[in-house]
Order: sequence, then structure tokens, then C-alpha cells
Amino acid sequence: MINQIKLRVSRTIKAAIQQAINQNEISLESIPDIIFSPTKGPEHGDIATPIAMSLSKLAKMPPRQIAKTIVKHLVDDPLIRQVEIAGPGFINLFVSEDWLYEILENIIHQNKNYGRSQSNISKRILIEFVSANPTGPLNIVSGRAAAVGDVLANLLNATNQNVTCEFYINDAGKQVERLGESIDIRYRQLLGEEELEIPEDGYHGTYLIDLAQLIIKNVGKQYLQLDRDIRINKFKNIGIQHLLDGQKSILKRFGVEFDVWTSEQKIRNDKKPEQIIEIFKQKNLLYESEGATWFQMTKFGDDKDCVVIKSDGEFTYFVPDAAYHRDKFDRGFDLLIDILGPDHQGHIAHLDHLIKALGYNTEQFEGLIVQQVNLVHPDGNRVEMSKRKGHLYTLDQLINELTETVGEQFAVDVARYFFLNRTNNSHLDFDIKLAVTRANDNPSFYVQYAHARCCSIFREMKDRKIDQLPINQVKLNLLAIDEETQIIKKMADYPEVIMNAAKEREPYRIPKYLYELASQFHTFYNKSRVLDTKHQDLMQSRLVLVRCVQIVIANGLKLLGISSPEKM
RNA sequence: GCGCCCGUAGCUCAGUGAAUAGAGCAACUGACUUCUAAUCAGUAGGUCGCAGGUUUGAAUCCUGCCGGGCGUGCCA
Repeated sequence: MINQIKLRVSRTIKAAIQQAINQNEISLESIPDIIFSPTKGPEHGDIATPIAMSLSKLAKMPPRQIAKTIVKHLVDDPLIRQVEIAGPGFINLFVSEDWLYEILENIIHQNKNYGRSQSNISKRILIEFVSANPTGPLNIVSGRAAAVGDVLANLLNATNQNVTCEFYINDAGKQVERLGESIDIRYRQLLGEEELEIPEDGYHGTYLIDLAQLIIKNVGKQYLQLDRDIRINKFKNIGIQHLLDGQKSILKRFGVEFDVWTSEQKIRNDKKPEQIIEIFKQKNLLYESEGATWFQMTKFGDDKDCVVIKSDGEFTYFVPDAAYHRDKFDRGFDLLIDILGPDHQGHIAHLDHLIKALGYNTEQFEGLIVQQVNLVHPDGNRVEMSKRKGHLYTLDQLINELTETVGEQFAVDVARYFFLNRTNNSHLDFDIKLAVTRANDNPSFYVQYAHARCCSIFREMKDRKIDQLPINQVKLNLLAIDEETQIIKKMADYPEVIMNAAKEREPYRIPKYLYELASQFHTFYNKSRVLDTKHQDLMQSRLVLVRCVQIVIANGLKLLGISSPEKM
């Protein structure tokens, strides 16, 4: 809606500039696109354009004089109520408020679909995220990635894209070998070989002691009789299965569902890495050196070549990873989005180069980094998390701690809100004390409370046997005080917020928007009474407003995977 | 050394080349006989890391420097 208005205004302004040129009042060779800048507040009108300032140099005239000339030639349009020239040369336009009431009708009519849009380009998109090694429980960094990926998928779906969510299981390679070895040591420690120690590059977390105990409970010490290699392999498989089950279960608890789980081992069993080597060989991109096989990544823009087959004959991670991405393309996706942790940032460039080397367009691949999460303890110390060192704060622990104070559903809501309320790029300080003990201050509750208040009004309405009129019988133009029109304008922005958040891959815009809307609603609620039977017409119009707020907040929270409570 | 990210109020963070740089938390002052006070109204708090440059206009773009994080050819 607001976009249509901008388009119309933009044409009107262009026409005015053309008129001014025709009458030799402005000298310009061509008319640029009219851009609109955000208005700081109501005093700057509904739409503002700095066009006069940007034309200043080309036309060799002071900005305010250009603005005056443009305004002089603006043709009358019932849509535009008032025009002002302000500051260094802004043209501020005040839009007639008739359109506001159409917004309310739209929201009521579209209900759950309000905010969804039909993008003109519908793509098949695959988002890969979390993809944690199956060597430990999911930590809160993975929790952040899970929330971001899940919501990004919702956003893309809401803009008419066809999205598949995928988890890549790194169940092959060195890391899981070390997992097997570490379980072996825990197993033998528990059975009396106390002098054994987990090597530095093994997994030190106590969860492997628990797992070893479970294994002993199930099969006793019979595995000691197996060959070490066979035993470690067995432990590796048991470990992967067990830890992956744990990851799946916490993701489900956290409300994140994946459509596809792809196993690296399966990619390897299908000999897809060998196909990559074959392709590179045919393209003459490989050479031998120092006993290893190298890939000429420098040909694709990197500053270094890289090893693809190690001197021990094993692939480096590049090869199965390239095979995996080729496999994704083979499945017919137009765009691959990988959400990766900060420790993989160098990897994005590599993937880019590999994809180029395989003959795909790099525009079909996007690597996003979700930054690290620092754990802030009550004493103020930040803790770096590392699965191998065993410094671990798991997503499970977080949800458990939150559940103790706010209950299971709100625990998930709060955690998700917390993870989503930052730009992907910025580090997130997760202050446990704040999240747990000050749960009531969490902005998540603030937004949910606004929804609960709307519901509460309708409950009270029914209790008092007040009937709500159909919208076509309501005098919507009674909604005229600032608090009311500001809320409606805010709700008019919602579809655009969704679209931009999807386009820019920035889920944090949604909680930010919802907080602002909730804030405006709370202000309105404190100032104005809705259920006022002495003023029937006004009451009916406000009931429409409240219904719309309820719909928009519920729709937004739904996208975030956060519940919309009717009571709090 | 090189690459990426970050540096904005006491703290955590927004900020699309544009108007007086904004929120929340913490602090302080007020508001419940009301549709839910998990709320609201208000006060205070800033050399936008530093120095140059581009521009009519820079927190935003460019260069250099300082500080923090992550990565950096056979871990993934």
C-alpha cells in the first residue's frame, strides 16, 4: 500500500521536474529516480525525499530553491494533503488519511495472510544450517543458528519462495574418529584403566562419561575383548547415533524442523567425492606436491591453492563438501544458502571458489555468518565455548534454566527472541543471569503482552455482551488521534518489513518491528479506553484497531516461531 | 604478516549518504477503585575508537592507524 503511494508520488514529482525543465526553470539532462528517505517523526510528514539536494550539483542551484521550484509545479492530487520544504531542502509530503482506513480493511480481510507477499521471482531455495558435528550436544551458538535459519526460511516462504531446510551430518572424517577414541577412553577408564587420559584433540566433555556408562549398562565390559580398531569404530557409530538423537530432540523442543537430513558418510559411500576429483582432473585443476594432491584454487580468486587429497590418501574436507554442494544443485535448487558459524568464515570464500570451479554461477550460492555467542556468567566473565575443551553450555541447559522460572513454552519463546533480536553479524552476549532471573524484562514478554491485552479486551467484550459490528458498518474515520493513526501507519509498514527482512536475510528486523508496534499499542492502551459504551461508534472503530493489532502481532510472532498467548 | 567481522550513552545493541544520532537495561521522578501495572508518562546520560580524504551533506563511502574477536595449504 505504502509502496503504491510512493510510486504515485514519485511519478508526480518527476512530472513536476519535467515541467520545470520545460519552462527553463531548472537545467537538467535527465531526471533521476526519486528516492525516499525515512521520516524521523510525524512532523516530517509521511514521505520525504531529498531529491532537491541530490539535484543541487547537476542543476547548479541551491537545494531549497530547487525544492521550491519542484513544489510549484506539483499538480494537485487528492492523495497529497500538504507539502513542506524543510531543513536543507527536504520535500516532506503529508498524505491524506483516507488510505489508512483501507489498511484496516486489508488486515481484517487478509487476516493470517496479512504480510505475505507474492514476489515476482519464485525460487527453489535450500537453506542449510546448524549442521553441527555429531560429537557433542548442541551449544547455544547452534541454538542461535537454528533460530536464524528457521526464521529466515519462514520469511522466504512468506515472500513466495519455495524453501527447503537441511541439516548436514558430518558423520565422517577425523572429528568422528576422535569421538570414537574419546568414548573408548571413557569406557576403559570406567572399567578400571584410570591412568588413561583423553588426548588434547579429543572430546573432554563429561557427556561422554555418561554415554560410556550407558554403554556399560547395556553391554557391560564385553567390548574390551574386541580389537581396538573395531571397538573404536563401534563406539564411533554408537556415539554418532546417540549424539545425533540428542541434537534432533533439542531441535524439536526448540521448535526447529528440518525437511532433509543429509549424511556425509552417505555422500562418501556414493563415491561423490571421487566424482569431484574426476571433474577437477578433467579440467586440469589438480597437481601433485609434497606427497599430496592440490587444487588450483588460485585460478578462482583465492590467494592459496589447497590440498584435496592428503599424503595419507584421505580427502580433505573440501572434497566431500564440494560433492555435497554439487549434490544440492543436482537436486534442482536455484539458490543455496549456507548459514555458518564464525569459525567457518574463511570457508565461505573456499566454497565460492569450489562452486565456480564446478561450473555453477556464484550468484547461486550465499554464505551467511551467524556470529558467536559469548556466555556471560553472573561474575561478568565471558566464556569461550569449545566442544573439545569441554567448556559447554548447551541449548538444553539454557531451555531448562529458563523453564524453571517461566515454564517450558515461554522458555523457548524467550530464547528464540533473544537469539533473533540481533543482527547476524554482531556478537551476542548471552547474559544467563539476565535471561533467567530477569525474564520479566525480556522484550519477548513485552510483545506477547500486547497480544494478550488485545485478547483480554475481546474477552471482556464478550463478558459484557457487547456485539462487534462488521467492519463495513464501522465509522473508521473516528480513529483520528495521533496514537491511533500512528499505529495504523505502523501496521501499514508490516508487509514491507517482511519483504526487506527476507531480501536482506535479516530476521532481527521482525522482533524490532514488533517491539515498536507493541510499544505504540501499550501507549494507546494506557491513554484511551476501548470498551466505552457511552461512545458506541468510537468503541466499534477502536475494536477494529485492536483486532488489527492482534492480527499483526500474532502473524509476526508466528514467523519467529514464538507463541501468541491469550493470557499472561 | 594476510583475510573477514566488530568498535555508537554506564551496560547490551539499532541506525537505508540526509533533518536535533535512537531503543532496551541500569539510575532518578511520577501514574493502579479502570479493558491485565509483565504497562505507561517523564528526567538524565554521546569527542559515533583516532586521524585524514570524497561529498552540498559522513556514524554510514575511501585511506591510514589504534583496540577486540575469528580465521589463515594436508581439523571440519
